[in-house]
Amino acid sequence: MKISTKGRYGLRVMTDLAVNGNGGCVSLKDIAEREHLSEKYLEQIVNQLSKAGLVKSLRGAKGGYILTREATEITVEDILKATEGSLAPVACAEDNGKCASYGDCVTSFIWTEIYKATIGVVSSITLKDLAERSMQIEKTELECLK
Amino acid sequence: MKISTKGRYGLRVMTDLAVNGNGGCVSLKDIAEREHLSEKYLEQIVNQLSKAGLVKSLRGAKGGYILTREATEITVEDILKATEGSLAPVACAEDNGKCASYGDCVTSFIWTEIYKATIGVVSSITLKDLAERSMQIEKTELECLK
DNA sequence: TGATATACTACCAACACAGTAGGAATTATT
DNA sequence: AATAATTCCTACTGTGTTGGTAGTATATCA
Repeated sequence: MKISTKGRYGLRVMTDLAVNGNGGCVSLKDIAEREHLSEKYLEQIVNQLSKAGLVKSLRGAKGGYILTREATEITVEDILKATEGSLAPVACAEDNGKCASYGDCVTSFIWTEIYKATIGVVSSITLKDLAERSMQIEKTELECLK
Repeated sequence: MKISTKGRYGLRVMTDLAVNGNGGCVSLKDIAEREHLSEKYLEQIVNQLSKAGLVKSLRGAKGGYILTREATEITVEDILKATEGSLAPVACAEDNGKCASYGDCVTSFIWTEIYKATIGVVSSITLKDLAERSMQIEKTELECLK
């Protein structure tokens, strides 16, 4: 029941894009530096986000990545699904009923309930929430320096 | 975010013990046959359940395993924790605040919320619920044979 | 043309998962 | 006392996933 680095880094990349995008695009190099992550590894992760349609890429000099939608229109669910794959604890939980023995399975309802509870959480949090939280934290840290 | 076979088989073993225990003990051989699982593999799993204090073992001929508590007093949370380890999506979610940068972390609250939601589900389901469900399903199947 | 980016493919070490295997220790039964 | 049944313990193994690294090709801006 663990979230891997792909999911965690994916959220950080997206938050970084939301905070530092400002309508333009941001290069992986910048993100990797700010977030202290490997640029090459991020490449794989952003690739998944791109395939999922959450970011768009611009190649070449001055290129980079840009969000395809408003931060309010992207949820944590979207990001985690793109990077982690399904959030269901077992495969059958997602498409309940499709498994032939779903009804005969003693534990199937447990997995469905866990899945529903998880989705309830991640679908209610948007990238905008994360971006605001990020800026708030940055601000707090700056004030600490006074 | 997946539950492994250890967690799933652990639930089946415990349910089997609750249904077929009848106050006495049940051998792994019987459980393995009924559940169509490898006896040797179950050995490892029952060992974890035993270390967690959920079952007691009786060695030698006519030996086996027996629940240490009433099925109403054992939750799915107990069983999954014993077999899967922590159910937190990331380590910091369980002991929130213990991580030095928990407050500065943009995503920490997500993991805590997922964890709380998951625990909410598994702590509310008891082994008794699973046992009853199991017997109900068996009954339905038998009636189908008429 | 050169510098800067992404895109794509391949590779790798370490670890987890899902078992398998063999024998030692313990107990009930005969 | 012998035997069969059963748990206990240690070790091993193939497969897949995780968390990257590396190199090259391709596209774009200045």
